[in-house]
Amino acid sequence: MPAAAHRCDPPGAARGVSPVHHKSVLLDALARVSAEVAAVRSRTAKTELLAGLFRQAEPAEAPLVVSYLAGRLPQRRTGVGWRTLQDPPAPAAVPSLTVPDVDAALTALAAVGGQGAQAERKRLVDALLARATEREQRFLLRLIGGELRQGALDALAVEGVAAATSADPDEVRRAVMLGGSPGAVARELLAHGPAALAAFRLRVGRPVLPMLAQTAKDVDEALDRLGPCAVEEKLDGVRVQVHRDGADVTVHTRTLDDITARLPEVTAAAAALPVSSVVLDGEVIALDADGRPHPFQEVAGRVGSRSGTGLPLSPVFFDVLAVDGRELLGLTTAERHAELARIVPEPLRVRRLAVPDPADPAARAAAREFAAEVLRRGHEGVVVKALDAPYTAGRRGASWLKAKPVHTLDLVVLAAEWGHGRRTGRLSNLHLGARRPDGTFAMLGKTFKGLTDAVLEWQTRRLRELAVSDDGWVVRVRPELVVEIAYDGLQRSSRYPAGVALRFARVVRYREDKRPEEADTVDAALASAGWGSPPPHPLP
DNA sequence: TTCCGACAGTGGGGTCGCAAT
DNA sequence: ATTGCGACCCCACTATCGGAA
Repeated sequence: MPAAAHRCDPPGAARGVSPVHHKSVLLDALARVSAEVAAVRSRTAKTELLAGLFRQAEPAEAPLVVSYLAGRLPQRRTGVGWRTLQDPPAPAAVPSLTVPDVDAALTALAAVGGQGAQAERKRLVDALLARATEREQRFLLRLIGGELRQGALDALAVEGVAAATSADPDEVRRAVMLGGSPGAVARELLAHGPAALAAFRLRVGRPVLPMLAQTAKDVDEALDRLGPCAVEEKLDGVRVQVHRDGADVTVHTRTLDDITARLPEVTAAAAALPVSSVVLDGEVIALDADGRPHPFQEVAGRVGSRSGTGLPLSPVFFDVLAVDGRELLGLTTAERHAELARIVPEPLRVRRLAVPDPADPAARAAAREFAAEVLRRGHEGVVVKALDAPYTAGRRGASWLKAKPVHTLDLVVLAAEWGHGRRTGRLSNLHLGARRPDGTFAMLGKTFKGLTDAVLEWQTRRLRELAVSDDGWVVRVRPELVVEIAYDGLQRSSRYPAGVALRFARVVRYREDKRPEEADTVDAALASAGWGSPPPHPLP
């Protein structure tokens, strides 16, 4: 057994004293460590603080400790959010709660349903909070509310586990990506030392964190960054990972939620493939009779519905991670695609153009034309993938680059909201309006993205000069500032007056050279995003 | 010494299920 | 029936740390 394993033994074990009662980790210890982690800026220091607590945990409790310090609850839904957490009870004077106590309370909370559920949840969560000291309450409120804000989440928790057990951080990270939860890896590491990592490999039926793409400005930039590559269509739907082992099929989302029961079309498609076992990566979308994609909103609505019926969905696959007992993660993109093409019929695969020599002008032109055709067919854009790259589960690697068209509009700031966290005291979230013919403005959405600290500072000062009201949350201003906004498209909206809202709006720059009368109109916004008048999809 | 990969934070719109009103 | 909350689908961008170059 490696020397590191001794660190996991309870005090006294090394002297031959048998630990009759091991003591559970106290919530107080977690709350203290969390506050210390939040108080230091260095990631090495945060990691060391986390590791210090993991060393004290019993293997059986490690999953809870790691989960809490990564800001996640093992019970994914508790039914308790920020609203229910308002007006907490008076704190306890003395710490008494253990980590298993908290877990038991949250499990009870998650089980509440039916008539009177909201009052019962409030009663249960207040009962838990009443047993917590002030420091523990601060921790629990942020943990349950989903906003730990200690500058460390999953990644640093995993680093901490590695440090606590003297394991190679890269191998621990790999085990977490392939083996599921950080908690399970932490438990095995604490119990058996680094040798336990070898057992965490891809297993059909257990989802792995999907590989993600970075962003490129356009196809040309992607080709320049990648070299030999393939250009694939990017479909605007819901990411799915499909596992089939014999007759058993499961379907998981990007965050590894099990949605098998909602997607019978996908399980049927997987069951029909000529394999005994397989793990596929893909997207579900919905196509109309002409083969054009339905808007994302409709796909998300169908996927979110528990019934498993409604708008028919089509799975489209772009990668294969395992087939018939062989793990393929280490193979190159080109090799994995060859396997995919062998086992998945063409209509169930994304369209793709291989570009082995992006330096060749003809090949570049073909790649650009492929991307243009994808857009003409109504899809979102392209993902460009390096041909020689392995599948790096859970990473947003530089070997996959997505490129989507970006629209811009010059809009008028109608109001701004006070920021939170590091933006406290700054006006952050902008309300954006497009001009109407009568000189009034129609709000098309909000954004807080794209702002540097300097711009944040400037806009706070400038908007306060223009303020006409401030209710402590929203500051309304005279509509005089023009700001250039980038966005990915428009979506139907029942919230905003024009019946549409901006998707993924972000600030490009302020246009102090423009007066509000020169801002873009609602009609210009509809036209620029390809929404004729009337809009292509009926409004609610 | 500078550069760059990885992370965390800061929130956006929409939709569903469920419970309360 | 309508409304509000919680959860989760899609997501962009900046600041920062610390190892790579």
